[in-house]
Amino acid sequence: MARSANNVKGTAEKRQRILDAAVAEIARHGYYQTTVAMIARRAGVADGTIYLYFKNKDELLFSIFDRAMSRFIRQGQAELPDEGGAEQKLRRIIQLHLSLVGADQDLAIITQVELRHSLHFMDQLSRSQVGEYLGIIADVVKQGQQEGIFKAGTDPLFAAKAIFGILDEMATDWVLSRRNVRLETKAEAVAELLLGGLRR
Amino acid sequence: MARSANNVKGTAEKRQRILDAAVAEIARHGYYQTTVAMIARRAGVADGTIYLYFKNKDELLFSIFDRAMSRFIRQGQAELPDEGGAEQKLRRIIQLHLSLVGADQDLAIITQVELRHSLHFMDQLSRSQVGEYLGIIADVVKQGQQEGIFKAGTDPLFAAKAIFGILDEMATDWVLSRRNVRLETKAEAVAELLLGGLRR
DNA sequence: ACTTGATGAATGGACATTCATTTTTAACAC
DNA sequence: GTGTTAAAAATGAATGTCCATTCATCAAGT
Repeated sequence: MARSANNVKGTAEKRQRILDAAVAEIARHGYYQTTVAMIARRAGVADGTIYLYFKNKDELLFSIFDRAMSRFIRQGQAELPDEGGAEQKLRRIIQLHLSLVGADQDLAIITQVELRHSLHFMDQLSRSQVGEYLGIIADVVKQGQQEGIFKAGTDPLFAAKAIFGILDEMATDWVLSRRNVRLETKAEAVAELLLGGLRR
Repeated sequence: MARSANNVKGTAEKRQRILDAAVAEIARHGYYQTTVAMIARRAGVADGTIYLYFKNKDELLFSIFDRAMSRFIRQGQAELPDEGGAEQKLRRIIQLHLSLVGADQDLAIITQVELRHSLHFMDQLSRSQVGEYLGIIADVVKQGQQEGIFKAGTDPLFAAKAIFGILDEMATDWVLSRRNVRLETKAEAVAELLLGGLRR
């Protein structure tokens, strides 16, 4: 039995290696032009090995998203203060979103472009963790309204989607125009625009 | 020779039929799950006929976008007043964008989801006509700043991207949640939020 | 020796594209 | 208007490629 020592390290680590390889290849060639063999090659494993860790190619893509989203949320929760005013929180969310997405070009290409493949994929995504994320933003908007600093008329979920839309567009724009600027450069401007629109 | 009469009508019309069929099939099954044979079947032509009108499957997808974008811009120009204040124009753009995208579910699925396939694809798109569209919006923002009703500090192109981002997110959200509401329902709320953020 | 993990060549199916053949069209002659 | 003909359009079966997935076999660990 190859268990403790090797499974704890080797097995989990190999899974990560495969995911990393997949991110790199898919970012470069796109999902459908990336073959399982390419991913295996970059990960330094045999083609068949992929299937010991993932049911099929599609599940591999989902797993990429899962891992990314988990990290995103974990980091977000670590750095998002429970305390503080709605305005401050919103600024922090904007900052965090842009810097997390901006931290990894390859991953950003996948989340902003490759993952938006089919309705089927998108559906899956929006149902899963994106919805939760929107909920967090909506809560901040609600808080701002209770504090009396945001207009009461705005539907918080609508506002959350708008905020997400702007952030998403900035991210996509950044990915497409492979400029050298860092994505979080835009945070200040985004915050100003959004806060202006939300404030009473 | 089969020329005038038939080419003018038959040929162009058949091309449209093929495009229509492609929109319907791709909206339902996604680009990669849609076979050329499926499109041909729906269009009522033979598989090979597709290749008399389009170089290959990719070009078919591009042509869908081209046709859609041409219509979008044509209608936009027809309905966008040259006269009027920036605020009024911006409201009109928002209204128009949402109602044009909202007019055709199938087409919306393609523009909001299927077309965002690969980096290569996205690149092509953003370079071509989307850039021009952003320019139009940016000009309106600039006008508003000259009129003195919008904050002078905002970068017009940045604002245009933000506006586009919100509209795009609303459209995608609408596509994914196949609700019965009409997309342009959101126009008023979008305008309020954006104008609030832009005004001085 | 036995279990688990890994390998990679072989398989099978799917599908874009081609092209030899057929059908349609319309210009012309009578 | 009818027959003739050659070009243009359309057809769809056949081709060839590509690639995800499988599985018989091997290696390592205990």
